[in-house]
Amino acid sequence: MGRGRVQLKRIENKINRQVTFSKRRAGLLKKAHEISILCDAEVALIVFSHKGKLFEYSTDSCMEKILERYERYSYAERQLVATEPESQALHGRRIRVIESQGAAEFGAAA
Amino acid sequence: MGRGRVQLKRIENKINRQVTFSKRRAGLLKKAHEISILCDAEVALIVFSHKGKLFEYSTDSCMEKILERYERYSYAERQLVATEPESQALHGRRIRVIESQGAAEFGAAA
DNA sequence: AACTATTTATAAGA
DNA sequence: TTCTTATAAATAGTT
Repeated sequence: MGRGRVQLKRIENKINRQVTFSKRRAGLLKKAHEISILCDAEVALIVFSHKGKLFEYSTDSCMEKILERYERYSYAERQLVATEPESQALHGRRIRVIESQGAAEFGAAA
Repeated sequence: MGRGRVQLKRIENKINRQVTFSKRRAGLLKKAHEISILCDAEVALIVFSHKGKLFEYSTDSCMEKILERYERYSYAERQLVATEPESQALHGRRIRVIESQGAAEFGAAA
């Protein structure tokens, strides 16, 4: 955005990369917060700069809780895959049964 | 963006909330990917919809590795805080020493 | 799911 | 690096 199209490739100029990182990081954190509030979603965002500095955002429920929820979800997913290797196509749907707080979301991919 | 300013509050209409979630989720994942490529950053993004469905993005280094790195970083952070409670102000800087792959980032908050 | 009118984000430049 | 400005992108409301 701005003066010129963005080409999706690493910015080689170190200064430009740093500046773009600062700007886009701020934008990304803002958008993560917005979708969290607007849509009542739980969001965890972790960003390590090229130099190794950490930036993070997480819904008020706190980072650790979200990561634990993620691990539980992933664990359940692996269990189902291991148990029923033929169920790849139904994967997303099957998993949801474990986590879903309601039954209305099926098929609501969009 | 779009026809009308955004008010940062939960969208009460269920349909609108779902539609906005789909649009913004796509945008958020895209931007996470872009900053990762453009700025050579490591990114992990986890989003649970209101209904409990999981969406995620992670730099090719893979989600688990990034989460492990995050935990290590956080653990180190807690250790320093516990050991030197008076060092709050220097916190960010101290921590960076543990993770930093170079010495050039100090003071480069932007 | 497509289509615009607008708002936002942001690439360059100062 | 903070501010400004031109322009690209994202997206809210609509069809």
